[in-house]
Amino acid sequence: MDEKYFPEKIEEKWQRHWDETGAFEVEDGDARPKFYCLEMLPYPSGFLHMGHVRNYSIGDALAWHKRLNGFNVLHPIGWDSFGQPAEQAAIKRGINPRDWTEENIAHMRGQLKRLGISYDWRREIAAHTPEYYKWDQWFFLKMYERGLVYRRKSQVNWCPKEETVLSNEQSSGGVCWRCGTPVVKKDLDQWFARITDYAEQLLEDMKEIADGWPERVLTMQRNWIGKSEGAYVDFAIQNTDAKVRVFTTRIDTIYGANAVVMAAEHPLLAELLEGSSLKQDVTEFAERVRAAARNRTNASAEEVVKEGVNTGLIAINPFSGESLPVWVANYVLMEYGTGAVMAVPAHDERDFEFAQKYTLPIRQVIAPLTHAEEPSGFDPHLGVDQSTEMKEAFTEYGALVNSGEWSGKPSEDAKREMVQYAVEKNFGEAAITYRLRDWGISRQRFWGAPIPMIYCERCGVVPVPEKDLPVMLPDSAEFKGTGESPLAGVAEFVQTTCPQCDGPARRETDTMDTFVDSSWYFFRYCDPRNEGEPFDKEKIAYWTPVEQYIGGIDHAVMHLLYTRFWTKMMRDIGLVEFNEPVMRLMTQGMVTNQVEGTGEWKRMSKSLGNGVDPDEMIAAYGSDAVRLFILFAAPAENELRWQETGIEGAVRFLRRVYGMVYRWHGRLSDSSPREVAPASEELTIEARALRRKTHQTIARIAQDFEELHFNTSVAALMELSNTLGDFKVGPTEASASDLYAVREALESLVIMLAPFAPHVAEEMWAGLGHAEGLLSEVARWPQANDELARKEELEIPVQVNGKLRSRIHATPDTPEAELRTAALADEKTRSFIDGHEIVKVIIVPRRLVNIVVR
RNA sequence: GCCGGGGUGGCGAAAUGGCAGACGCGACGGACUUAAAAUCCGUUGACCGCAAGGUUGUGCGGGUUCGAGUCCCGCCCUCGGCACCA
Repeated sequence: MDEKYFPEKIEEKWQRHWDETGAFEVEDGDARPKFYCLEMLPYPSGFLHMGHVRNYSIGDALAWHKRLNGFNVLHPIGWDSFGQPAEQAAIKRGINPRDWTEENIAHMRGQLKRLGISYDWRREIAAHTPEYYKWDQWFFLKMYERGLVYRRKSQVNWCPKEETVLSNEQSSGGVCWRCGTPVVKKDLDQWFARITDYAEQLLEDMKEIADGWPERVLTMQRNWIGKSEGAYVDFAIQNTDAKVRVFTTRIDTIYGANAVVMAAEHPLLAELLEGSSLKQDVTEFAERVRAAARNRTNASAEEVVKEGVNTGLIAINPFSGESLPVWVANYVLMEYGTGAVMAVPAHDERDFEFAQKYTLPIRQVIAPLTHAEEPSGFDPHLGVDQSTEMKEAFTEYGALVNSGEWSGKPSEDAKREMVQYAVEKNFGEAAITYRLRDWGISRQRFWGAPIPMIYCERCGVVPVPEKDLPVMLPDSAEFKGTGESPLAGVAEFVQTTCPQCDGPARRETDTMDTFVDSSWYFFRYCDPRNEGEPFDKEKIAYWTPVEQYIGGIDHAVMHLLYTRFWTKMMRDIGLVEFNEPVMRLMTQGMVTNQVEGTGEWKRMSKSLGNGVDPDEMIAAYGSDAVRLFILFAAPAENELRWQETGIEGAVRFLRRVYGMVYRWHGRLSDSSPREVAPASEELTIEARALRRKTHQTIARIAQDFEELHFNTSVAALMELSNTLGDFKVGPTEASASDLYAVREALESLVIMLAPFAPHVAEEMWAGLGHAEGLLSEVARWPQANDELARKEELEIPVQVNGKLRSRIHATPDTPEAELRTAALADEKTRSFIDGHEIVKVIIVPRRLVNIVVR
């Protein structure tokens, strides 16, 4: 061991050693309990950024901790290596996307190795390799067999900048998830995955992961799925056989309906208007709405002004028999529910606004319940005063009024009974709708997994036979950025023969959304070189589900929803036996840095010029210090403000600990057997205090790791090191029992430091004379001894009326009566209680005494 | 508007209803040095006081409790998500 701490030398040495010995390679079927620690795989953009470093530092801390606690830990890494940037490089600079991607991977792999993250590198995978994307295609075929993927022409979200389709999730908020460009609509033939078939399960199974996932992620997914329970109700159209079906969650308000309002794209519309004098007006309006919708960016939050036109048609309210006008309006969406609604202005804000604009009648049919009018005491015939104009819609539940025989009923009861009535009378039924749409997975890109389908003039759409997989991406294509897949221009790729009739046929030229690759990659890590199937069932049965997943919040809906869906699909085709792939999820916070000039803390980015290069930091301070700082500076979920003085603090700490180990290693490094623990009486007060601190620290950190509170773990290690630094006896004069206490403290410190600063920990472990093996091979996490951790002497605060007034000395065993006597006799306390009547004395054993006086 | 997080020193942050501010950064003072850096020692919520000590303090207003940063009610501010979803 060198006298001084040289991070470069130490880190290079241990990285090489771990690499050569395969220190972090794991096998399944081990007798130890398993632990799958997973970090979101990176896109190989070319350079690691601090967000990656934070992600992997968190994961590695956990992986080390679990390994040292006797778990068989799977900790893999790979590359999400299909995607836009490679293709952009191809378009702009004429570089082959594969070369670009593979160079980036090579560079980033080097960066990860310099960070010293404890991955099992044999399991590294990359999505762009045929060995991987073959299985994307295989899954596609399996899903096709089961009708879980289908093709249809649809209006899709189109990013004009990247010239490609986006799924609903990827165009959330009306902008492209990657580049922020406002999204437009476009009609295209697309492949869709039936995620909507799983809407209910995706909601229901949240129960299984509720304890392990952040509430906000579950909430976001819940909102995204957007379940709402209500009813379909059919409104007959006068003088026709047609019925317009509406969806409502408030059937209890149906007596307040003043119109039926349809979406401009509603298919029934043209049919109903046949021969009508208003047909042209309505058609023109509908066309205008459609055009507006196409051009709308809705990137801005501003609301679209409600507009509508009366169709002249009359609909019959099936409950009241009332005649209602049928309108077409831009605020009714074809994509949701049935594309038609009943307008109840008194009890719906949007209908209220619409009714005001076109001065349509507003009739109140729900009366608010005041305390005096609980449902039981409500007078159904009282009604509400319809003559006073409503200022806004009343959207809450209440009691029905002006609703015929239903008047007087509370909303909840009315809803249930009215649906039942609609069913009996055959004009409606209970219904559940979801906001979730099917997942559009076609992309007009080259750099993705080709969709394994063939279009034959005679046979139609034909899947590629499984034996012909993978459908290989050609080596190159022309990259023009026209919006059509570059594959369409590669004749050898497109032209093929039909697997059914051998006739001429052409291949699908779209590739799959890269979120397909990332939906199942962590299953592949369990069996990464399997050539006959995506993975061996037994292998994944051993390793999955993932115990802990760590990544950014930005994938709260997209990736994390898709992968939950994918798992359920795999379960249904018999590959896995559970519902949820990830038991615990941690969403790390952003890494921010001050922007020069404005001083604002913003996410590090090239364009803002506030990026920090991990390599430079490692070169300057060492990977151990960078990682330690990242985990210490803030709780993992919080924003992390990058401050170089903070890393300097981390280096100082490591140097101090290193110095301490060096100071003692002469006395401790002999490899003779460790002494037997001395009896407490043999130890000096100081040595007992050191052991106490050691065991308190072990206990605290054990708890912190359970909760993933890395920052407080590091703080606890610093406290232990401060206590060690204050230890009065030096190495030369230390007695055998002193040495025992020091060794115990130092070894505990070194082992518990390994998750944060593994290289220097390994070095110090060797310095403490462990001939039997490396820290990473033989060390075991220390166990806390409660007896040793227990304080010998306590300072008990004494409060008078809840205010701290004095302290008394006691031991943990001091009986309550004695604490009481001591507190009341205490001189300082007396000055506050003398002359007052003592009402009560509250004693919390080992914690405090509170004297209540009057 | 709806949903979900948060508001604690100069800063990042700690605190099973029981001594608020652990740990670190920064700042200030001191030692060492010709000097600086590094290192080490000390101080560091605010206010009053020479001091001992006292007062006050966790966004605001109430409440529960012997005792509230923590629990309850009502606000304010802030960050994030969704947003014509019937």
